[in-house]
Amino acid sequence: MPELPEVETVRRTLESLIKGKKITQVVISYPKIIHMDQALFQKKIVGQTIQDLDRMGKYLIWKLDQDVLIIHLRMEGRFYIKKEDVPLSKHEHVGFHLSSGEVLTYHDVRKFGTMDLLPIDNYLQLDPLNRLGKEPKDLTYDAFYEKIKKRHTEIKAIMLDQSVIAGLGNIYVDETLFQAKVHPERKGITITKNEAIKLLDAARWVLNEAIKQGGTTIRTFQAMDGVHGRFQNELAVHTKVSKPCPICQTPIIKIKVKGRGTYVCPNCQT
DNA sequence: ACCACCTCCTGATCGC
DNA sequence: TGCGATCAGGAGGTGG
Repeated sequence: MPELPEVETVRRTLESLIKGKKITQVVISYPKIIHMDQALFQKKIVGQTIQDLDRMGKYLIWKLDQDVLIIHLRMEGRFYIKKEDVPLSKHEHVGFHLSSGEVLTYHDVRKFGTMDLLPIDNYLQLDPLNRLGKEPKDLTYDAFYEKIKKRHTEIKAIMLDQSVIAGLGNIYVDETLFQAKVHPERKGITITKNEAIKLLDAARWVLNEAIKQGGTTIRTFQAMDGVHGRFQNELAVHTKVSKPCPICQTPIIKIKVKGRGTYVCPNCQT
């Protein structure tokens, strides 16, 4: 599932493919992806040029002339670039025709992805970005600790909460907790200041390493056709059930935390 | 404010 | 082998 490093990889890939091109037509086969009346969306976006590609947390942001297109890939969203106009396939739900003659298609088997077209003047004050917290690199230790120290829910659930800290999903939160040697079921209220510092440092390190590796290609995720990340080779715990912990060799176990599949070293993480 | 639970969606996997 | 049931999961919505 695309988390911050995967979305960053998509952003960089799209930057070289679509930046500076004008949207000449939009074809939509599954309108629920777009949080706006389909006809209005087409009317507003056609004619605008993709000036820049940005990202906040797991959100991909296309900066256009008057508006921004805010895209969340959720679990399986991905893009394909086509050299010519061909019909959308079963799992392609939106096709952006570009001034270059190419078509960028949005592909999403589970149809969970979202697109919001908002004014470039005030999109940060509007749903969905108005709720988004800071990324680990921008969050201070004090602010992070203040957000977790009184909470009675599991630290894993807190760190998946995008209003607390933006960018972590199920893979990187498991890796972060492992690096910080914190058990995912610890309640926020039990986390010490020192552990909060370790958690934030671990989140920064894990995300940076993953970005360097082009993200994690896992299950169904890939950035674009032919673009594969390599961070799956660096994972210490996620998907490693029964494999030896890289630190202590204890077999990694899989548990459920708040309904999420969770991988943990039962010896290192306390 | 906080928290548990439900929903969306479909391919893969499970159980009989 | 077949087929219905269950699972996976990010984040918004609901209700306590």
